[in-house]
Amino acid sequence: MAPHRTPHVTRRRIPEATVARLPVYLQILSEQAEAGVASISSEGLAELAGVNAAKVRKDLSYLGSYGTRGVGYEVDYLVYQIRRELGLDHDWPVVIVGAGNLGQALAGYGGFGERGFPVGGIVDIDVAKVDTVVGGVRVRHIDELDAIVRSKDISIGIVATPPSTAQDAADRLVRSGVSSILNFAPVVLSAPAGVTVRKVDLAVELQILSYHEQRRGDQRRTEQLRAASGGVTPIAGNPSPAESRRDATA
Amino acid sequence: MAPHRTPHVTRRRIPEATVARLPVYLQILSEQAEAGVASISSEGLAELAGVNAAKVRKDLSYLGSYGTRGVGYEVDYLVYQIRRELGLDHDWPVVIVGAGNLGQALAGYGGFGERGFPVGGIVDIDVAKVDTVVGGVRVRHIDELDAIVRSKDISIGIVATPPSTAQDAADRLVRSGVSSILNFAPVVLSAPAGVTVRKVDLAVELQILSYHEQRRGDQRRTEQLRAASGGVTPIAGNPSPAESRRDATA
DNA sequence: CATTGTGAAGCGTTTCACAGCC
DNA sequence: GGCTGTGAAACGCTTCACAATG
Repeated sequence: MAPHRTPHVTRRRIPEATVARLPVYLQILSEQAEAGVASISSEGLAELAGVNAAKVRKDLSYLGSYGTRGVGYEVDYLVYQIRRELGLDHDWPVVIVGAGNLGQALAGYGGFGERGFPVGGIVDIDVAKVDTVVGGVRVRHIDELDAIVRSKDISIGIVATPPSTAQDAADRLVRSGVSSILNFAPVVLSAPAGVTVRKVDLAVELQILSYHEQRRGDQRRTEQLRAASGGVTPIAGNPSPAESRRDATA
Repeated sequence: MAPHRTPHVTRRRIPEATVARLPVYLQILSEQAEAGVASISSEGLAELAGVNAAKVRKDLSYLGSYGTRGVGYEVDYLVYQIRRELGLDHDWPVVIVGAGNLGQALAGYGGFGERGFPVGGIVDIDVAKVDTVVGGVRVRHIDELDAIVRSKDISIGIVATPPSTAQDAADRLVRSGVSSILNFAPVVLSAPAGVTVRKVDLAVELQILSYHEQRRGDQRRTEQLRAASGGVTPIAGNPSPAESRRDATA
């Protein structure tokens, strides 16, 4: 239970794939902790996360040896360690650029603040939107971006503008000193090295689903031609390795 | 320019990683087509997409041999082929479950319809929300889900409920006959085999950025200790292989 | 002769299988 | 005895490098 290694500075590098799963484990472990579960096995966590148990163990092993052989992992302690590793031991205020539909929804969506990412500001270039209030935050003009970022020491920016102005929004964020950007606009952003950019494109997600739907259609048509016998639909083609989970439904 | 292979049924399997990039190429190519560009090289497309040219060529090679050696790819024809491969040669109406903040934003966000995914319906369990209108679509009660899905022949559902009811929403969607689900709730959904589920978790994205921010902080602190000489910040640590792009900013 | 299409090498991730340990 | 931690094998994706070719 004692911390086994140098705290905070000098940290081993964690594979990106693992970094992307840690938040999911964290979510589940927090729920378990709330439900009064004190200890969990890699098998148990794997089941809840919809992944393989070996993967859970390998992922957790990058944090250090925090499990107990023959027993499992102490939930509270794992929560603490994952939070620390992800840098969630303090809040990260974010600034949203773009107060249109999406920007408003993001500001209004309470989930961010709860999860440690309070909306420190929202800006728009359109003066008509300035001074309206969304999600309890007053919209300010984009020219105030610098002031907001500096005064609140913000390092994460969210681009929620139309595609045509997204690059400009990103450039402004970078100039203001932001070093991580979450981009919701359907464009590929350029940013200097040292700035991390992640993209969430809702239409892309739907298009990936479309691909799978379409394949299913092709397949079914082929099966009909083969005139297979009745019964439960077989459905081959693994749904997808990473994001998709298949599992018996409750 | 002539189609070189059996159309529509019997299709080669495309790697998931490629499927995830095709929508990005499609987006770029559509813009190029609109701008009057007739032909593009793998190098050119790679630059615009922020990826390696060899990757572009390999990705496109899964669609067939649609390029011309020494010349490049015909933009219009590529657009056509990618759209076909992704199943975007017809619309896919979607149904949104949950008319809260996020559901409303998604329904109001015109981008879906434009990109071939019109909102065929939005439902909520809360009778207070029923009959309100969001994004031009009237909210209906969740008990009408079956009727909506069947009447509009919907195969893609979007879960935009609070986490506690997300699994129920998914179960209802599956029972109604939906076979692809895009999940915005921060929970791992279970679904029977044959149903594709993709998850978009905004907080997870921010937590991944948090990890990188935090690392940067550690590093900077370490550098300060080493008391390096002044000049342009070096910043090691590759930002991330998949989602993140680094590039000289305009 | 510029550019595609692709074997083959390289690399990161997943999974297996079992030694190590409580 | 049960479960973790981890080498090593397997796998899929990326990148290289170059032969094929319009």
